[in-house]
Amino acid sequence: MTEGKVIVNLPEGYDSSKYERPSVTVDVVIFSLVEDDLQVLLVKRKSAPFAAMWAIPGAFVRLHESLEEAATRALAEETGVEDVYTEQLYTFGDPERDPRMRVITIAYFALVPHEAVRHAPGRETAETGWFSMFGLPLLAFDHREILDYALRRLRYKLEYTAVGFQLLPDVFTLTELQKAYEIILGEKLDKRNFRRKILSANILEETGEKHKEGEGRPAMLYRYREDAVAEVKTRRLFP
Amino acid sequence: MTEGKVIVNLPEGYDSSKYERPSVTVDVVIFSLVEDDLQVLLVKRKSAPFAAMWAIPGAFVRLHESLEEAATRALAEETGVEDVYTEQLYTFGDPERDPRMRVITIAYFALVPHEAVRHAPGRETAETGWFSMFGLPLLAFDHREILDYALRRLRYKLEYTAVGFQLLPDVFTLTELQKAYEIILGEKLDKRNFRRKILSANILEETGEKHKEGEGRPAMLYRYREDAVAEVKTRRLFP
DNA sequence: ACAAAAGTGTTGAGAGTACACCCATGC
DNA sequence: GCATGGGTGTACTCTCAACACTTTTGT
Repeated sequence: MTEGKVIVNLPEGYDSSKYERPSVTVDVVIFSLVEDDLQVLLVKRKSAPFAAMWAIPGAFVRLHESLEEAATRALAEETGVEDVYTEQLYTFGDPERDPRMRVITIAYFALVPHEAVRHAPGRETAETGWFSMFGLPLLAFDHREILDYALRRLRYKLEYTAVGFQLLPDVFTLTELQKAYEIILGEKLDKRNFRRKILSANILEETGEKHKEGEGRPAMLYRYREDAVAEVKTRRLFP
Repeated sequence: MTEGKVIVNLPEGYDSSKYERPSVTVDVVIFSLVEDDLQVLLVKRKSAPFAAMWAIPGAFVRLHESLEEAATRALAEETGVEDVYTEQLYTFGDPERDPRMRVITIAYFALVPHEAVRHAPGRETAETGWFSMFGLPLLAFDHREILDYALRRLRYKLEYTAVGFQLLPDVFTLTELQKAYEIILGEKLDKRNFRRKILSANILEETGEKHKEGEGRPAMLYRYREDAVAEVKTRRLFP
């Protein structure tokens, strides 16, 4: 962790006096459902600016990795999780967003089932924590804006496509799925309408197994149909 | 146009041996309606790689300008046009997309009324040309992919929000507007349904004037209601 | 008067919404 | 047998889609 200088090659047609290169990072908004709440993983900054404030985990983009790889790497470093739903969100590049220097960040968001995270050893020493999206702490840089944008996008996606599963374990009950939707959208949904719509979308299959824990009648367990990824993109799933 | 080297400051926590900075550009997909066709403005490359091939106009992002400013600047340099609809599209960052070096590009798209362009002096000396989106030449880099993505997004936007006006002069007839939609979506629309929907969306106002050129009955001229920007975002405008 | 484009309503189908009771299990 | 959550059907409304003729102008 030291400041440094480096000599870089500049491209043809590039006037070095005017066109210094910005730094490029990826930031990954990591969503998960934790105890009936939509939460994000944040890391505590160690140094100025915004020292000791919470921030979205990120990484500098290395010269030979793609943006997706950088995002996946940042995600794995913080959570140990791989193979989860990741999507590019937006690129934030205001010259003043980092007071030290010009940093352009390509924001991604990821949906991770919470139990997948707990088993992973947090390889990074940095302090991390899960925070409710509905009670966020003060955030470094423009990270609040990024989170707000990510939530809008997640809600939007949820209505039009079927990404809700990505936040649940690979088998789940319809009630669990509905609860996930309700938490994220912030509103109650009608049970019968929810079930009709989600089942008629044909993206689930019954496992045949039943969920046995807790009181009451055991619920059928469902699984996301692997072959049903693109199908749902057409129409709105929820009002 | 020379190669150069420059010494740059690196941020705290940045290991210079591993993390050289990529170059960052913006590319702007400039759409316009030309003679019943959806066209894009392309520039002919002068130097290798892809010399003499067509490419999407772009610019390096300067250290003290925002991404939007860079996009607006690139747009103004090629078309002389300002104050047009511009929207960030996606960020393309494959390490191999430029064979010379790592270039990350933030793609934008812009909708410009065609007559606004013609009056402007092309300030750049580079050769430019308008090409039909439905008969594109071979393109440099990954620019074909960017254009395909831009068209999908434009169609999508057109269905859900009211951006069609941005491609027309500030007063226009409903038939002209419908034709614009048809060209972009690539399908015929029903005249009565189109008019009902577009009028009930409440984003147009009559000018009181009538269009007088050509044969047949003169058509009412409409104008986009300035105060109606956000309203339309809710529901799908077309099937 | 006729050619050309503008303008205008209705009907049927399907999707969305609201709503209340019986069922299976554990204790 | 009762408490707990799982599971199911129907009627109304509204939006969407299909469809053809009259009106206004210029020549």
